Amino acid sequence: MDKVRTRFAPSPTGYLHIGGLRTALYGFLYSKMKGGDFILRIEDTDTARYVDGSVQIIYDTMRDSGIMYDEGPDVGGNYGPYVQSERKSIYTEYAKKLVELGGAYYCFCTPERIETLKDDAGNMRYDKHCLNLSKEEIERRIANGEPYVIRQNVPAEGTGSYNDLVYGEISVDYKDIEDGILIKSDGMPTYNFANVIDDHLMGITHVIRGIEYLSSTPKYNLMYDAYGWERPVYIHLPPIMKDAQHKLSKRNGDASYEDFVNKGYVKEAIVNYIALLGWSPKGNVEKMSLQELIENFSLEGIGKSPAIFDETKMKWLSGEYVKAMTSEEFKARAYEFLKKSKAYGKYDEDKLLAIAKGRVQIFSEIADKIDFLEEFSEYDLSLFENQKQKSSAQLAKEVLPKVKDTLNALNDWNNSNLFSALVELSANLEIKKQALLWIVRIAITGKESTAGGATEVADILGKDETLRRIDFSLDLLNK
RNA sequence: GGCCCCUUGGUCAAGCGGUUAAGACACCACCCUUUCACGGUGGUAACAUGGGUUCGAUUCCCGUAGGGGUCACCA
Repeated sequence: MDKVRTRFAPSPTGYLHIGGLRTALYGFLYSKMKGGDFILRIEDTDTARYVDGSVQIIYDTMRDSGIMYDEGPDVGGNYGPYVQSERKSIYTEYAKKLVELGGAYYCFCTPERIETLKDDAGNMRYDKHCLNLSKEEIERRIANGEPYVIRQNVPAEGTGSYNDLVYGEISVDYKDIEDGILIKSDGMPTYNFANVIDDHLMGITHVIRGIEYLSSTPKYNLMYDAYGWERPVYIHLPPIMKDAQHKLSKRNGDASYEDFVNKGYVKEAIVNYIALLGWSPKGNVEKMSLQELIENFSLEGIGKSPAIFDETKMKWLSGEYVKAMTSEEFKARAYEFLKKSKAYGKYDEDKLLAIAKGRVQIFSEIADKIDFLEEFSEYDLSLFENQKQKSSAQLAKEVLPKVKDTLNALNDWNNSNLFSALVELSANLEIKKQALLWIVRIAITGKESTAGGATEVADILGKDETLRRIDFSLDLLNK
């Protein structure tokens, strides 16, 4: 059996959206699962829609996400060039051949005439007006410099069928397919033509793409058949939705891979999550590395119905990756986000990261979690009142001076010493340690809840600042 | 509108004629706990609808409804 070759063929129109990335991912996973090759091809035949810099975005996104290709414009390969605009002469050659084979024909109709073909609904069906032009007339008009296109010659009758590996048997009547343009008047091919020629020439065995091509595939098959080429296996993918009605797209302002990375999502989690949109693994394990995805991927697991993108679940997955990181890893990956905190530069970085890790799912949440350290000011004394912990402002007033003495006497200022000293104090005072620790935490933070307990926070603040804040709170209490 | 496709909890989804209809996220409760978070336990919640076929339909067929895609010198 031939080596499996799949491809991802985006057009450089500005960005790589989530849906596109998933298509790339599935193509990548399938080829790797089969020990095959994954190819990147840039489909830039529409010069009008070309956006500068977007090819680079495609390269960067794929590399960054780990969806790496074996062949492509920037890595080379034996089937190049991998950019369609560089393959113009190839398409011209094959278009002529298709005309000779009867699968296509020259058309000189003006846009004005085409306009008259539109029906009430605004839909246009070309009427094969130029189908039977004589060879002489064609040559004469081309020599005259008349603009022309090459159209596909779709049979007037019959049905085109194929077996999609996800959607099953798909049949479309030829009478419902128009004689679409294969070569535009500027000499460039349309997607409809270029994709067939390239997929064949590049030895693509499995075409994995979005469902929008499901019903136009029969016309591509017509070309494969006309050339006498073997048709590839088709695998169409259900769309990723923003909600029940709308596809996820940058045009609607929906986030791209890059945006999510900038928001602090763990990259592996993004890839992991989109793998799960439209595909489900055999077992119940959802957190999977790229390598595990390759090992577990299967066509049978691909669903047919649209999947709504759920950022909440992706965030959860991101959190799972954060939890699995070592402190060093977390520091390396989260550092840029730590800088955005008000507390950055004022305290021990490792301790800051330690209280953030385990409390954040995405890196951008770090600042929110530790900013409280720098937000100490006058606060509501009712915070001392806590039924469950059995604490009150009155108790705080009595106990805080003793806390001060205890902490003042502490030589080694660290979390565990702080903790045992305060627990001991609570025992001497015959109050619950929960009550004492609650009071201390409120006194040094002024916040109902904080990332980190009383002693963790005191450890980070340091002795001077801790004592200063206790004094501040005592003043507040004695007012 | 024609054609193609889709339809299991709020979301992702398993299921592939007989099940108490998995699991995950989210949500709620309780437990653990130095607040928060983590973790643990438990809970609420679904087969769009009407006909068939069948001893028996979530599962197969047809219709209806809803949704998506496509009908470009865009991909």
